[in-house]
Amino acid sequence: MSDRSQSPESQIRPYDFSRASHCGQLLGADSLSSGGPFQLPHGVLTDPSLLYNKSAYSGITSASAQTFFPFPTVSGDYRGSDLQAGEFGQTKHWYPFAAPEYTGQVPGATTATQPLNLSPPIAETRELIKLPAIKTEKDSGDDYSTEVKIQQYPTAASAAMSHGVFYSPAWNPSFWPGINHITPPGSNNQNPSTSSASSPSMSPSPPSNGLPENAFFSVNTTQAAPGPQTQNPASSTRSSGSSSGGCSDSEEENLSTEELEQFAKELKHKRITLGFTQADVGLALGNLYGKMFSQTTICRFEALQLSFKNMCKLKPLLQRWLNEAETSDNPQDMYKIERVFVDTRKRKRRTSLEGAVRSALETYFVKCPKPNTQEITHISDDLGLERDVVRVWFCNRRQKGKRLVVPLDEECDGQYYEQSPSPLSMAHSPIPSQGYPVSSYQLGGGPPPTLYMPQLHRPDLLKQGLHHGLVSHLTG
DNA sequence: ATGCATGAGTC
DNA sequence: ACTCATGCATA
Repeated sequence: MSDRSQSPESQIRPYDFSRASHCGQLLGADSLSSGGPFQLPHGVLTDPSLLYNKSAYSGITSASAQTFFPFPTVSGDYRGSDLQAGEFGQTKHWYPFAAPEYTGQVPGATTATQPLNLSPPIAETRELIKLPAIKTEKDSGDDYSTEVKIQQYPTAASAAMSHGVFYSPAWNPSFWPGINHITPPGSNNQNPSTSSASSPSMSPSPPSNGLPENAFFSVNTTQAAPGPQTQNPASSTRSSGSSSGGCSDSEEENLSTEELEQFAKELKHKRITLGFTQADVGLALGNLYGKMFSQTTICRFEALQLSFKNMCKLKPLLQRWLNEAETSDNPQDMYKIERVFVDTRKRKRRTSLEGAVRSALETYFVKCPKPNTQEITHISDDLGLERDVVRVWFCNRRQKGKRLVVPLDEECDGQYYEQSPSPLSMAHSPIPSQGYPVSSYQLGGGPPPTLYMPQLHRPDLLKQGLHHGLVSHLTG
């Protein structure tokens, strides 16, 4: 394994943006582009992923999060509004609003909305989804390209979508042949919370009235209501047994890092055991809740690479999916209808930054994680990148540091900041988890400073340390 | 699995 | 303009 050669002395230092507001001069260093005064060891890129303080967690209201459910499955990030739809002429954007389009004319619509019969084998499902997918990004040398996408919808959902509102109108048991009756009262689940969660909506008596789905949503709503932002996810660390009542998902807000980590592992393990891919799960969620997720998101969930808040939000969904998958005789049923949608929205061609450039950016980041407009311009100019690319890079870089997963200390490269030497030496301190709802939070009355920790790209380490040492480390 | 991107929400 | 959730595209 490659070793990142960092000087021992070099440690990660928490970065306090509030103070290091201007990194202006730091940026003055132009040498970066040339090779890097910053010595990225041997061409090793310091790819950072880091952790830092996540002040935001304190107010976690899990599901309460804004628009999590009420949206159309399709919405995703395509709103492509009109953009250049014209170019294609035929296909247009598909919004939640564009009900008409869904309903039928989609060129590649593969499956209709038939409940039971459709359940194709997972494999097939996947194929269906992929085949039609046409990507032309690369080709479109100069600009964005269009893509054809296939989306899958829950039957019920599709019906509801007509208005752009995606709440599935009614829960239709027929969609889940094997699922309806299941409802494992937690007997087979390891998580108490699970049990409670699953029963509601899956119970034998699925709300045929039309409130059904809402079972799910309502729950969230409910939970959201109770505790404004006052609750710390961490504080309530184990709520396992707490909610025995009907509020299943609501518990999520009380999730602890440990629980999340454990669940993530469990999910992954079972998922694999059951023969599902991450993409399958994402699709299944669409069927179950009308909100589908990408393979990316599932992957990140399993890897704890989402923010704590986000993890808490998704956990109940995944928990239920897991329950269904485990109890269902025909897990395949979880994948039903697929739909093909053509997305005409143009997406900027993905920029592929070269190693040297990344290194340079990294260096800049170390100096100034939050460059202002001017600084961004300077950097972009220096590196010959589009300003926006630089801006986005920094955004992503910062966001990266907010992931739930925290790299172990060693990840620090020999980078140091000349600014705020924050007292919080999370890297090695007993409580490195600034980004998590750990004790550190409750302790401090106020929101801790945002900290971005640079790290090397060491999946190995991260993962390993992650699941075990990490969490325990954090929580313990 | 992850880098770069998008867009809603927020300050 | 930033954060955050999320995903396409790609390594």
